[in-house]
Amino acid sequence: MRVSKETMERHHQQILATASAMLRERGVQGVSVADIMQAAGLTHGGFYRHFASKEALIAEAASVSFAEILDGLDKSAARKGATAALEDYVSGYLSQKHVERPSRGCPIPAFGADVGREGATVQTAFYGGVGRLIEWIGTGLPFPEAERTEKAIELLSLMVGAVVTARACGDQALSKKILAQARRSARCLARLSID
Amino acid sequence: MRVSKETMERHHQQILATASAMLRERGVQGVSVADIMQAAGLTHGGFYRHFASKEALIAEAASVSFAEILDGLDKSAARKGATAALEDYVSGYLSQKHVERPSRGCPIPAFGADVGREGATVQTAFYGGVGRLIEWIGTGLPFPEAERTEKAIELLSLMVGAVVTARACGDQALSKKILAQARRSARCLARLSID
DNA sequence: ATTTTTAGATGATGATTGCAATCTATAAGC
DNA sequence: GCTTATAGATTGCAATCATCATCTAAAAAT
Repeated sequence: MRVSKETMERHHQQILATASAMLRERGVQGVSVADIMQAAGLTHGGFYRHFASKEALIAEAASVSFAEILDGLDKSAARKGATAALEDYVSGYLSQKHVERPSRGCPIPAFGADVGREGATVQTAFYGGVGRLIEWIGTGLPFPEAERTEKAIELLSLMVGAVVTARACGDQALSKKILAQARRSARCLARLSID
Repeated sequence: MRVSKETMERHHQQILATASAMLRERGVQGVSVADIMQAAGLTHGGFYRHFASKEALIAEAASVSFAEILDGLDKSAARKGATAALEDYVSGYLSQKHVERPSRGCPIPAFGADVGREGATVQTAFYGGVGRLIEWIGTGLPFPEAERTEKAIELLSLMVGAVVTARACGDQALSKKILAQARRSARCLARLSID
């Protein structure tokens, strides 16, 4: 049955939000179109009125994930300043909670490896988000303009790698050790004051 | 038809080697049992004479991947010394070739995120390999004993994150920029002389 | 008010999945 | 040399996958 334009737009956003969370939780090949639609409160049949293909959804959902995160970061920076916002971000990124619950976390450790195997549509959407994230991190770093992007790349790589490795090691002591060390390294790297 | 013990063992190793490469190339959910068996030159029916389940294969294949890599690293260290071997390792890890061809590369950026979603069997096999890799890296670092493991974790995290992020950004300029910056950072971190 | 358009539900498509039963040829044990 | 055990081939299973055709009820256009 047909629904109003506003309802359809609401459904569209609902599908994207659901896909965005499920992607981070299960990875690209761990979610099916039917799964996402059911979790969004719809049946699978209507999917192709919203997206041309599963790949098109992945691309849009990746964009949405990054947009949400960057939106939150900008708000945080406006509230407490770029440096303090970065401190919070790094501290949350390298927390046990982030390792355990990827669904609202960073898309890069969650399904970055999957994106490397996807088509150009998905990769383009993804690196757009990565680029903006690096830029945002750079603005919070206490370095001269010219060095900020480079240091931001270093910090992000460190955080992504630590979370991927910690997740892979599951519930073991090594997992927590990796996280703790990454926190120390990040603090030193960015001259932050985290825990 | 029955085959000799030696042939069966050869087939077993062949399945593991094939799975090990395909896992890194396509991820855990990107390979099927039938795919692996066909690539190993066998039919899918015989698979369960070798492994109890797909998960059992993934766990064993992960162990094999790490074992092969660590074997190569030990040989390299014996030939040219721990520091020079580490230089080569880091240089190869952060190379364009490693980003483009995961099949013989490090399992952590290739399917570490997938392992985080697998059962305890797979995670146990995986963190065993991660632990030994960290230890090996530590022996090549020019730091006092007490600091080596910590620095090794930092270096590995940096490398894993850089490769995951570079792969996700596909063929874009950002991908190469991330890799180049990670090389600089790694060199500084480990006081190595890479390119 | 009537007609036209269409979002979403229902159900089917053929392909693929992990896993298992059966069959068969041959190696291993005697 | 005969028997027995078994690795691998063949085939089948039920479940799942992305995608699509059809139907229907309601929104939008007239």
